[in-house]
This record gives sequence, C-alpha cells and structure tokens, in this order.
Amino acid sequence: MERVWIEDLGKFVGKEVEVRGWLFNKRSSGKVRFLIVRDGTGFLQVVMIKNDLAPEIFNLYDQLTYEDAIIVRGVVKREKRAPGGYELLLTDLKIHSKSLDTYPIPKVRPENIPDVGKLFKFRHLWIRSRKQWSILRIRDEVERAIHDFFGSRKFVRFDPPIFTPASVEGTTTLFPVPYFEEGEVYLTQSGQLYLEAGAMALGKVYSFGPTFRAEKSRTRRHLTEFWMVEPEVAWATLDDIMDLAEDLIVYIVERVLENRRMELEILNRDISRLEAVKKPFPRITYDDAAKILLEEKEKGRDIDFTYGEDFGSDEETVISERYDRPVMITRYPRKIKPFYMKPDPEDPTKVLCVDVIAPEGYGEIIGGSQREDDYEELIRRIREEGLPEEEYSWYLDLRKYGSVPHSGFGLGIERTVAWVSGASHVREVIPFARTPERVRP
RNA sequence: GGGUCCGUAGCUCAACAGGCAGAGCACCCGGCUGUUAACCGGGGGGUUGCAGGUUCGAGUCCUGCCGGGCCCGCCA
Repeated sequence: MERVWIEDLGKFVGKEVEVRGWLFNKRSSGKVRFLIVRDGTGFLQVVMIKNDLAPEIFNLYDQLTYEDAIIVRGVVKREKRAPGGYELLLTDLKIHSKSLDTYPIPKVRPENIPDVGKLFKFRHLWIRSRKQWSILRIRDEVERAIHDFFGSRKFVRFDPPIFTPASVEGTTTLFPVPYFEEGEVYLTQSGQLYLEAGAMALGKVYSFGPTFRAEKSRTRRHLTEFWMVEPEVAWATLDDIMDLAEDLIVYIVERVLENRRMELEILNRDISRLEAVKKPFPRITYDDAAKILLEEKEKGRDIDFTYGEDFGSDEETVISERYDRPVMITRYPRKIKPFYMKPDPEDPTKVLCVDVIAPEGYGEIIGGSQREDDYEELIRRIREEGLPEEEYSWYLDLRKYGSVPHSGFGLGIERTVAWVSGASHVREVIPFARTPERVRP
C-alpha cells in the first residue's frame, strides 16, 4: 500500500492508501465517526463506519485525543461534504504515540483562541494550527518567489557576512558579539555595503538572510531578528531599481495568489485587495506626500507631522489609504537619510531614495536608494556623520577603482508576508519571533 | 525611551457596591449511522501571579514586587 501526503490525495481517488499524521480534531454521531488528520501538507477528514470496521479498530476512536500521532489507512473518496473535497474511508487505524497531557491550546472554538501575544509561549505547538500553518506556507511561497524572480533575471546570490565590525546606519543600535582579539563585533543590520562590492564584481547581485537590530521597538512591525532580501545593481539609477521593486512585488503577489489561494481563504484574506496589486504603482515625492498630509490635516484628521521629518507609521497609513496598491515615495530630505545615499542633482537637499509603503497600513516594506558614487563626496559625508573613516576604507575603494552609478534596496520579508497574508503582527509570520522581551521558545 | 491595559481551572472568560469562586472549551464517563471548529447528559479539576496591609469578612480596596498584552517613537 502506498503511503501518501494529504496534498497529493487527489491522485489516488478509489485507491487504498496510508496517511501518517496527527489527530487535529474528532467528532462522532454514534456509529459514524470522523477524524480530522493533519500531516503538515494538509487537513483530511477520515470516516469511521461501525459496520465496516472490526470493533477493536472502531473503538480506538474513544482513546484518541488532540495531537496523538496516528497512522490511518483507507480508500480515497471525492466528497463534497468533506473539507478539502476528499475524504478517507477508514480501513485501519494505528495510534503511533499518545499525547501525554491535555493539549494546552484550545483548537475547537473560535471564541477560545487566546490573544496572539499570549500564544507565543506555545509557539512550538501553535504553528500546528490552521492559520499559522497557512501563514508559514505563504512565507515559504514569498521566499521561493523572490529567489525565482532574481534567478530568472540572472542575479547572482551573494551572501554578505553576519559578523560586521561597523554599523551601516550609524543611528540604529547594534547587537555586540565577543570576537577573539578583536574584542567586539556586531551582528549585521544590512548587507548593503558588502553588496555594493558584490555588484562591482558580479553586476547584479542579491542577498537573502537574517539581520539584527537591537532596537527596543515594541510594535506590530518590529522584530530584533528579521529577514531581508537586498538586490544591488551596477549602473542602475533610482528609476531602474524602482522598476525592479515594482516588478518584484507584483511577482510575489501573483505567485501567492496562484499557489496559496487555499491558505489565503483559511486566513479570510480579502483576495480582491491583492488582485489590485498591478503595475504601475503610484510614484510620489516626499514633498507630494507632505502635501497629502497637509490636506488631510485640513480635513480635520489628527496628524502630527513637521515638514523635513520622517513619516511616522500613522502618516504612512494616511498616505497609503489614497491608493489600492503599494505607493512609492521618493526624494526624502537628505538629513534624515543615511550617508551613502546620493543627493538629487536637481535639489541637493533631497536624496535619490525610495520607500515603498504597503497598502492597508502595513507600512514600509522597502527602503532603497541610488548610492553616492563620488569618492570625495562620500568621504565628506562619512566625516560629516562622524563615522570611523578607517572602517570604511574598503568601501571607499569601490569609488576609487572604477566607480559607477549603482542602486539597490532592501525588502523586509516579515512585513511583506504580514501584508500579503493579512497577519496582524510580524511576529506571526516568522516561525520563532525574536523581540526585545521574548527569545523563547 | 514614552503612553496605556491586564494577571481567576490546561485555554478563553464571568463573579453588581467587599459577603459560599462559576461557565464554555479541553480531559474522563455515557448517548447518537454523515459530522462540518457537531450535538445531548453526567463527572473530576482552583494557593484567584507573589508579599504585605485595611476589614468581622478581600478575586474585589491599598502598597510593593514579578509576569504579560496593546499603541507610539526608531526602522525593514
């Protein structure tokens, strides 16, 4: 008999197969009993009919409790009444191992679902639930889409170091790590400076990996450990990478709609909001965005924004509400952006940068820029920021030996997955979230 | 760093103005031949986060401590 995964059951209609998994739920109406079995690839209704089964098998039902590991055999049937469209008419059942205690997470009643925050102490079990299962499968699809996107455009994956001696963005906080005679190094906040070196060597590169920020940010959009994808392209201008960012986001959303529709439905995601994500995205400047905020303020909305400062998350939401797709905001004031961004030749008080704000209040998912490629100008900026010049000597070499225009951006995986899946908090979209107050489990 | 809310059964929550600590789910027992996070009947389950105070009497009021949630700033 063939052992199959639930996601492949459609290929075995009429055949007797074996499924190995865990008991997700059970119900009985006497002589007909139902098991919901999950095996990681899906959820399956299993039917036990008293007259068709030996009593010692039929009665095993009474022993079953949540999350027992079980092995079921039966005949696959197409069945409208079954969730998922297929069910298994049981012929044999084995309890591989019993749950030793009451399962700590209620799974049956929607009104009994604890606050998301409280569930994190059970994260190792919580990921077995339908919604978390769906979110993690969407995350996988997003990540896979990203690799396929860059692969098809012949970008070379370039893995920057995790241990770094200096900060990319001097203002944010770093996690120090003891490092032999060196004393202290830091966990990376961004691979960008290394990616710029990679772009000069390999043309089009991207990195995909974890980054760390020791910010005590307690919001639904922050983690201390999060994943980023960062492309960097030689000879690319700001407009070039804005096109790239737009294509990437559209592709990610398309792929999720194509391959993870069932999961979106389990999450009650409004799919029409995702279907609206098509090219072109609106492109506005910082000054345009500031005007929008001013208009909204005149309409009586409570907006606390001063021209010249960065947008807060409330302001981002107000701006994004005007559009049904991500909005790209360019040319922020130079003084609120890091040293490596190139000033706008038409207005040197601004830099050639872009933030992409996701719809529905999910906030900034991309930050990118055209990089300063002039040697003298870059030194000047490093000194202006009071950064340790010696640490940047290798970075300056990139401008010394055949400097070219180049641009790149970073896309936050968790914020993107949270937006696409409709999750309320980025902690839900990574298997084991790290926040200032939680590193367990 | 700032603001705000909450700790009662394994989980979610009640308990009016201080007066016998309760319900749903989970768990155990019984019933039901197509259930749809089924349903019906019964049962076991508590140091009310910890320490102190006020009171005839504290889950409830006061003080301190511990733990947690949500929002903002910073950012992706």
